[in-house]
Amino acid sequence: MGYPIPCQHVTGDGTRALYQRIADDIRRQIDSGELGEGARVPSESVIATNWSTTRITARQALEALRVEGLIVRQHGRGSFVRTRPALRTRSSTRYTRSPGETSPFARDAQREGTTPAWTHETDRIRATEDVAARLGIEAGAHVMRTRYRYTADERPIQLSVSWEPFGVVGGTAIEEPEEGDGPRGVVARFDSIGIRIDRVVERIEARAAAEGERRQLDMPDGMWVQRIARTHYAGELAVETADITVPADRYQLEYVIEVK
Amino acid sequence: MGYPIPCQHVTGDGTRALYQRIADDIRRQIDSGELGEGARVPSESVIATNWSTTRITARQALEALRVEGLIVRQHGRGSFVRTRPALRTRSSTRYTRSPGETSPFARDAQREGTTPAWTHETDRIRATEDVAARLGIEAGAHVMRTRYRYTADERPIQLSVSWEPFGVVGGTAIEEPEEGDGPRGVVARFDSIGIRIDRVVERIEARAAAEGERRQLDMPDGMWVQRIARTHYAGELAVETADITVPADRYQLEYVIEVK
DNA sequence: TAGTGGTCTAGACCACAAT
DNA sequence: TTGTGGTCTAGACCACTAC
Repeated sequence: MGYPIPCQHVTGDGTRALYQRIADDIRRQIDSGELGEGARVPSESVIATNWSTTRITARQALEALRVEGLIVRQHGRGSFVRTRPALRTRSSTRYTRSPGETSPFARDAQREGTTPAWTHETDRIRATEDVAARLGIEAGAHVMRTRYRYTADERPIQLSVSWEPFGVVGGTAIEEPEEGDGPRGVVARFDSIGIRIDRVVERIEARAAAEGERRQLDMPDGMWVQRIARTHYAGELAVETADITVPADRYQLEYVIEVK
Repeated sequence: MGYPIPCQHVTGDGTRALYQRIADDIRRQIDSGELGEGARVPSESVIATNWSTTRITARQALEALRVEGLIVRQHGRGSFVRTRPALRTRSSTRYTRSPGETSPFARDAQREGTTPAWTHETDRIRATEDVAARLGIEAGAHVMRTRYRYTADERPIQLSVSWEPFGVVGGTAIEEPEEGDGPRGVVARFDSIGIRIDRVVERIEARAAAEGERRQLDMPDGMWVQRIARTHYAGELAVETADITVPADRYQLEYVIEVK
């Protein structure tokens, strides 16, 4: 039980490792605003000279700041204070049947003044055990799967995969989820075939971004994602379930809960 | 725009760095279950020998696995596949006035078969700008601040700080938030002084754990936390706001949303 | 005492970006 | 061409853990 305290020894003053003290110094400059967003951080060689140490130790300090998400390092260019893109807010108030005109994603983008875009592709597959359990159907049953990739100002910002039971949507006007003008929102889509969604359940987990996610979402190494497992219900019937993946440090997730 | 693809060169086969290939190999063994939870991972020296390289390169591979959260490294003992404690579920259904007997935290623990415990301390301070904005009061106004630290089976699992306007709770039976038997839940507490909370708003962000949080929550380096900024409202009146901090990879946050 | 990880030195070659 | 970060070698001493 309990993770070890890092070794606190060494060389000079006996308390904190040299690379830690270097990192502390730069971290302080970032926190204080002395080094603002996008500012160049001293290079490994400069640090090594200034602190009378080697490049390896200087590098260790910069690596520590990188995994903390404070700086980004660019091969051949240098290290820079990370610019934190404005937080996107994703609110549970998106789940409403009233507006209906545009998609929740487009509304978020509009509110922030960014230009939304997305691509998607749909196919019919057999449900895995996990998906089947979430939809309350048998594993192996047919489901329509749609994969989306969303961008805001051409910057990738969200991935999602959605599954809908073929037994529910097959043969209806929404069998192919979104043609032309993009996702209107699941509630409105199902309304159009007479299925009234009245409940959405979202389960949020965070974990380190896998390599493919980092690539698709243009995230630096060491960053985390939020993964939202969402299910839409019409009464007790699950009509859609989705995995939504967003960069954890670019999103604020808001939930409004009524207390009864 | 866009983060750089890591350098893909070097030495032997020309595609992936040696330390990456070493990490890939061990990662595969972990994913496949060949190396189960808690299993010992080869030491730096063993890896160096097996892969005909130096300890530094072996170390780099293990460090990569560490920041991914796949292994923990213990000074003097070795490296081990990380045991992922069971996910705690924190559900929005906790916000109800019906049960009232025990605290939401205790109910979570009971459901999981763990033993809950907590410490807290209350003081009266002046509201910072952030807290004042959240409570809709003036900066500098008095608020009761309560800090909690929760454990499950003696393992720290949640930190929180709660602020309540002195103008609302001052002089009432709940001025000192929780005596004796711990937090009953905010809804029940305010019910007892005739204030009917009807809405809770939670905003979730994730970020790398700060050093103090790592220490208090017993988290390894490189892990992230979820930070929930929560506000309780009675009508338009904000009566409580709190910052709740949990280890991101040990919690699943569930929200049930009604669609109207 | 032996084995582990934590830190550090003093070099090397390479890939990439900017000039 | 220059300066940057990415990778690697071949050592060293130290602190911590387990025996």
